Amino acid sequence: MNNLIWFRNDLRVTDNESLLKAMNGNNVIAVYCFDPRHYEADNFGFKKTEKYRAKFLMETIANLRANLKQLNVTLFVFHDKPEVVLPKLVKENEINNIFLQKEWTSEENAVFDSVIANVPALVNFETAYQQFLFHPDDIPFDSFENIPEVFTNFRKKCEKYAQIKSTYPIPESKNPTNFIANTTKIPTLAQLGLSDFTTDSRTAFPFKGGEDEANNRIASYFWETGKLAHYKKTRNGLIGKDYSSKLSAWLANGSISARTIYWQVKKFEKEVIKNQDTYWLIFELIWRDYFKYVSLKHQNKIFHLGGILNADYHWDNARLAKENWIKGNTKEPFVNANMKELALTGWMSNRGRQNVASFWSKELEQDWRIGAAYFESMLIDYDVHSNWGNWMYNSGVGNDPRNRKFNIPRQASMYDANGKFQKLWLQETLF
DNA sequence: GTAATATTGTT
DNA sequence: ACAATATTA
Repeated sequence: MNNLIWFRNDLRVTDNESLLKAMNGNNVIAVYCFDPRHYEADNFGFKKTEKYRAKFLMETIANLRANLKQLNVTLFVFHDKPEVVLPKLVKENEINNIFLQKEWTSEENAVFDSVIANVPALVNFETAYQQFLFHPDDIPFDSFENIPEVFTNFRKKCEKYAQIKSTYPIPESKNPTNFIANTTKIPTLAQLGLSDFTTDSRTAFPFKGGEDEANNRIASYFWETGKLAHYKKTRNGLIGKDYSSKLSAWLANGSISARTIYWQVKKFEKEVIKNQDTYWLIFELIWRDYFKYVSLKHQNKIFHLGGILNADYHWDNARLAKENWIKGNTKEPFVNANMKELALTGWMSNRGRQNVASFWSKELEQDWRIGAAYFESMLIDYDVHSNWGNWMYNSGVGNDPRNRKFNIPRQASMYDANGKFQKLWLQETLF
């Protein structure tokens, strides 16, 4: 049996069920496609992927390729559609089985369906949920239909009844003869239609993509500096790389698994200290799972104007409001500083995200999907479920039972009392 | 009807 | 600690 592993958002060799299973084949190859559709404009005119995440992804694939080579597995890399690439690979390498992570959002489903339609019917596909902390088989709900609409109800039931699986090991290496020399290349930013850039020295996310870098971040944030032990107290910070874990970016493309992080926290709690702060990182991983289950339950509604509530609010779509919000030219300096940070780095703190989202949808009353689409374009750590779920939540069409509106000046005085953050991004450029 | 008081959910 | 709802008086 010859196996192929098709990488999408599971770009790692550790705790990767699909890879581990594929490695049982006689011959094993791997493929990643930079899908041109991911770099085109969306319905709102934003490029679906901007330069910051694209670069992070390129670094991720380079690292994945190196780590797979250690296992004597070739990673073919293409700048083309999977439904074009995979049928050729299947034919040339006489592939019997294709292993991949299970996705469920409409665009991912459409691509998967095209691939199925374009390979011989005898080819077998095996998918696996590998992006969860609480595996769908282990949650205490009979069906996705019964996922609670209130986060706390979801969290408490999962914490009480759901076991968290152990991680899958790195597979054993194949024989060196399994490795096939190939000349496929990771595309450049220019080839993806994006401009090159130098990293802004003020960035809160000065990290590179890839599984090794994710592990380095854990080594640093958990073990070397012990900052995990202060996470709950510092996580609403705004400046610098260490106010929060920053693991979201590697989690989003699957360079590291939620379970790997969970078991590292457990180890830290055993060997160093267990406190509210260490728990809070797990708490945040549960939020991440929650939005995946919300999207499994509600499917395409997470992209609709009325959200999962079918709410009927008045929404504007003002070109000038959009331009001013994006450029950081609104009446709220705290919003402006955060929006400039996003435009210049591809990163914004969690505190900032909640504020600029609330301002956009609740204060300006603009179509919340425009805000969500802009975040999708810009964020290094974009994850479809967290992004659209959080935007629904902050826009009053999602899972917030209170439909809160942020008092922005108050938030600014609480979280940026001395104005350091606002100054960092708003002061006139010195020359 | 209003106003005080309790409950809810929280990144 | 808070703000939006729900309940009680």
